Amino acid sequence: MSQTAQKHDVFQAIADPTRREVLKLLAEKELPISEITSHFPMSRTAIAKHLKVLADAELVSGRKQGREKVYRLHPEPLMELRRFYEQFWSNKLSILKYVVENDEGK
Amino acid sequence: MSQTAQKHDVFQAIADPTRREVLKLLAEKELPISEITSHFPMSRTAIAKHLKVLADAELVSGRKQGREKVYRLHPEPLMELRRFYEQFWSNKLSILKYVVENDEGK
DNA sequence: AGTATATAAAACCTTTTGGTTTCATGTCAA
DNA sequence: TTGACATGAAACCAAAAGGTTTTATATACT
Repeated sequence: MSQTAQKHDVFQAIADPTRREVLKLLAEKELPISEITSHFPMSRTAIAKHLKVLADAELVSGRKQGREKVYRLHPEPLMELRRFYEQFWSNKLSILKYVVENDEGK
Repeated sequence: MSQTAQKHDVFQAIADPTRREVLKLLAEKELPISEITSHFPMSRTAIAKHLKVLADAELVSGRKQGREKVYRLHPEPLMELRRFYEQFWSNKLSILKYVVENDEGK
């Protein structure tokens, strides 16, 4: 059996809007579960499950620190998103154009 | 109610591996449902449902042509994927670098 | 007209998803 | 050591997802 037997992949992990929001939160800085929960209208248990899915996809990892569990982001697997859409928007020039557009006025 | 009341968004649409494969198929050329189905180990009905989800996300559209319904790809909504991961891998230079790397030797 | 083809629509089924509540456990602080 | 706090784990639940089969309808062919 594969060593990287993931129950959830990146595509599935980001399918849920709550999980996408969690990722954005963790992009700022690492956070304990309860603090993450405070940003959402649902229970801590629900958020913990979402974090499990994200961890399955290796998008986050948690370390226990005292009585709380602190989660941090690992954006690397998101690369797969780029590889995916570049199969469709492979036009390299359009990417350059986008970069330039979004850098002017910055 | 919103004019763009989508039941499914892009993130949800690409969460399923079958649907991702369907998109790849349609990237080559437009195809009727039965032909798409021939690439998968499931019923035509199942594929038709997947196509419905993709159409909800405005990633494909189908036009009836004679007795068959021909589907074509619309990659535009995939842009949202890029906007998403760039929140995390926002490093514009890495994109430029990638473009350059993939243009040399072409 | 009659048959074969391509799809549509509906009913049904099982598993997964996304949430809840409840109870147990470990840790910090007084 | 006694609470209060943070999490973990389990049982439970409704709705959505991803399939199937069956029945109907439209189009094409001969």
